[in-house]
Amino acid sequence: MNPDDHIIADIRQFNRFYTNILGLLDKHVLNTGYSFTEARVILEIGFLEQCIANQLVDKLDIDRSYMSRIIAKLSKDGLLSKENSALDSRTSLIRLTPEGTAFFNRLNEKSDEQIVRLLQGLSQQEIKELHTSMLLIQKKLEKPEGI
Amino acid sequence: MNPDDHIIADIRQFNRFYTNILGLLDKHVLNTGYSFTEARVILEIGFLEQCIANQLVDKLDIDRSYMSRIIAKLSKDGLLSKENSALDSRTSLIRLTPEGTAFFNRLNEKSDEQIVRLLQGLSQQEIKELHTSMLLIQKKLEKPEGI
DNA sequence: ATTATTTGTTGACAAAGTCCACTAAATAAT
DNA sequence: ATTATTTAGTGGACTTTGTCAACAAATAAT
Repeated sequence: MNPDDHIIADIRQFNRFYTNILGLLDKHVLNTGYSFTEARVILEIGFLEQCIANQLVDKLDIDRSYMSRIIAKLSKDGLLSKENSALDSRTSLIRLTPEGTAFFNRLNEKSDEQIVRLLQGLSQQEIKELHTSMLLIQKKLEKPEGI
Repeated sequence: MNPDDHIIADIRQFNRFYTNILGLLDKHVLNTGYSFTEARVILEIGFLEQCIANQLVDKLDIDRSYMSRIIAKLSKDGLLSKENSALDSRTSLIRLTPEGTAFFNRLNEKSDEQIVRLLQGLSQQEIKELHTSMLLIQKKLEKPEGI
C-alpha cells in the first residue's frame, strides 16, 4: 500500500520483539505475591503519593469496580491507607503505608535490577546508543496532547 | 547503585511509554471477536504456515492445556485445520484454513493501518530515524542464542 | 428544589489462565 | 525386545482476572 512497506513490517517486528522483552521484565513482579495489575496500582499510588480511586481508574484504565476491589485488598494487606476526604465525602484519599512504601521501593529496585540484567554484556558505548534510540522513539511517538 | 542511574530510569520510562503504545495498537484486535491471545495464536500459525501445538506453546509461552482449548475453539470456528502427522502420531499438523487465512490477512492489514496511523504527522526523515532506532534496539537486545 | 452526574461499592457473571491427572505415542535405557 | 522415561495433547476442576449492571451517597447543574 505504502512506499515503505518494509518499514511497517520492521516496526511490527520490533513491536513483537519488544512485547517479549517487556513480558520478560514484567515476570519478576509475579514473584511478589501480587499480580501485574496490582503492582501497577501500587506503583502509581507511589508515584502520585496521594490520590483518589478515580484517578487511578482513569490513569491505569481499569474498571471502577475492579479498582475498588484491588484497593480493598491492598488496604486489607496493609499496603495502603484510606482517609476520608474533607472536600468530597464520596471519596477517600489513598496513600501508601510504610509497608506499602517498602514494597514500592522493593519493586523499584527489582525493576532496576532487571534493566541492569537486560543490559548485561553491552559496552558503555552500546548502552549509550540504546539509550539515545529509546529517547528518540519516545520523542517521535509521543503525541503533543491527548490523542 | 550504578554509574548510569538516570539511564536506567529513562529505560524504565521508555518501557512504560512503549507498553502504552503497544496497548493502543493491540486494542483494535478486540473488535475481531477474538482475544488478544487467540489473535497471537492465529498470527503465529499464519507466519509459520504449518506447525504443531507444542511449537506454539513454546513460542508464545502459553500453557499446554490452554493452547489445546484455543486450538479446539479456532478449529471449531473453521479458522484452522488439524491433520494427523504421519511422522509423529501424537501430533497434528495445524494450518490456517482459507477462512483462517482471510482472518489473518485482515488482522495484518489492520495492524499495518495502525502503524500508519502511529506514524501520522511524521516526516519521511523522522520515520527513517525511528526505524533506525528500532533496528538498533532490537539488534542490541536480542540475545545471540536462547537465554 | 429537582435533576443529572460522579464516586465508590456490591453481586452476579464471564473470560482468561493454571494445575493436575491421564492417555497414547515416541524415545531411551537396559 | 522389554521396560522405563519422556513428550504431545486433552479434559476436569479450579483460581484469577476482569466486566456489567444496579445501587447509595454526595456533588454539580439547571
